[in-house]
Amino acid sequence: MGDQIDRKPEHNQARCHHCHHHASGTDGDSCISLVPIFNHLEQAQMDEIMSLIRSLSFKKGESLYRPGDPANSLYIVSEGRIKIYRLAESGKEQLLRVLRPGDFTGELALFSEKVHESYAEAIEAASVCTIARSELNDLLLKYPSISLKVLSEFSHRLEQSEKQTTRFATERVETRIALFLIECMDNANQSTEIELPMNKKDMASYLGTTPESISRKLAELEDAGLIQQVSNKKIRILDLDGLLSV
Amino acid sequence: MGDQIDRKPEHNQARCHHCHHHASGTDGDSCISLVPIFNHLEQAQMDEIMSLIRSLSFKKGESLYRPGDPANSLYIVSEGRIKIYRLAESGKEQLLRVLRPGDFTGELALFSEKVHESYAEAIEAASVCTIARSELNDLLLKYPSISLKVLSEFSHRLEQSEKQTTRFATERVETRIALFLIECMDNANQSTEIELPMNKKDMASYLGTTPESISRKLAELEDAGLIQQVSNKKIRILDLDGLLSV
DNA sequence: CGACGCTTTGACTATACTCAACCCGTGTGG
DNA sequence: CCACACGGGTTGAGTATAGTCAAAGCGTCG
Repeated sequence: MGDQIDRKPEHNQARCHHCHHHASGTDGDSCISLVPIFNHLEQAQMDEIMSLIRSLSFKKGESLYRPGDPANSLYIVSEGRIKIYRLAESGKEQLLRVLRPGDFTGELALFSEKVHESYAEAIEAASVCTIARSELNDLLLKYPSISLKVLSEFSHRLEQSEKQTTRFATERVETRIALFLIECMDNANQSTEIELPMNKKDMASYLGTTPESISRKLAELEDAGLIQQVSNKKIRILDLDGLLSV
Repeated sequence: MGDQIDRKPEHNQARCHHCHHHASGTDGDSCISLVPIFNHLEQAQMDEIMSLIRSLSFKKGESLYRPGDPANSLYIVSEGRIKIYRLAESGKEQLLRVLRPGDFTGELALFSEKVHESYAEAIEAASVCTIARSELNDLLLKYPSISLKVLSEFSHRLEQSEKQTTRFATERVETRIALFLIECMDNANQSTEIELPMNKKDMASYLGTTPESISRKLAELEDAGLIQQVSNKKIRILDLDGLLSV
């Protein structure tokens, strides 16, 4: 239980610069153009939003926020990956999701709660755009179509979260792993060989189990001829239907 | 596994009438005035929304929607209670939440998915107001402040859902039950005696366990002097701190 | 009253967690 | 360049937690 949280003295936000749209956009433009919630807007509106955005960089292991931090901005990932996790009442760590470029977080607190309840931490070097709560609020009131996009994203997340809840509540570990592999495959455009998006420790946390169980169950699936463990993070799916009926 | 789904031949939506605001409002007005997402609006706007709303009644056991049904409206509960549940890949039933007057559902599908993935079923006689997807969309674009309300509600739901996920993934059944009792108490304005909001079978489904385990664990908590089972649905909390540290 | 469904209790079993040891790959420093 | 330390990963043995199945109790509703 001791190594579950590696509290750092402070927030250590390395670089920090405005990415105004007139700046010779290195990642300034990229951080917004690919964001689903904005990409339907006109150029003029994009420019307006741009001017409200501030870009931050995080090194591997640095935190965007932690439980108890006041939640006053939306974070949009433009590069790298961010993991969102929380601690259960018991102190155990639970990985909730991994953000990739285009995904956002911080919204929970933005609209309802006052402080964050979860951790957001870069699992590799990442750059992130932020908008302050008040600016975002104005933006949503001024351009209602953005709200619809955010609502759409939220409802998708809710769907996912409820599906995950259901799996934890009703499926065995082996099944959860199988379903996880299948989802990885869907994301990796149907190639038969998948690359695990996280290490096994995190995978265990995400799937509500232990690294030991992951190890054992993967070995069982391999023995059953359903998969083949190519390397530490690479797995080849041999029998999709078999996996589905685990 | 057989009795988990009791498929009914059709949707059996009993009464069905428009609740136009000029109609001699029996439950017509009540169905909207107490809805959090609308209650900040002016009377004129309320009237406008009223005219878009259609009210339905459901008898105990009737379904508002089922998985596979096209999702084309938002449902707002004005009377009674509705349970939302889904089936896991394995076929096991999982109770997700219970709606009370003022709560709404159907939104997932409204904004992103095309069809429902869960069941919505009245657990007691209920009346429900609905707005069609297209009308709601127009409404949100016209009155952006409604979107903010819905976003706030969504983010709260997401928070809840992620908390629940974490509990399933990391806490023991006994702990989940204890936390559930505590939440019931919070809702029942701190009285030491709580009324369970559902029967034990549903409670088991909601907490991701079995009726047998609920029975046993409650007995253990009673033996430990933390609670007292007054009657089937009434429980007296004897030692709150004890419960918290289970 | 009887039937049905929910609840409880008991005995048994399976699933997966814990703890401990060991292995392996990587990155660091001598 | 090698040795070593470190973290993650794997394997094994033992155990706890909670699920299953079966039977019986209890309440309610027709």
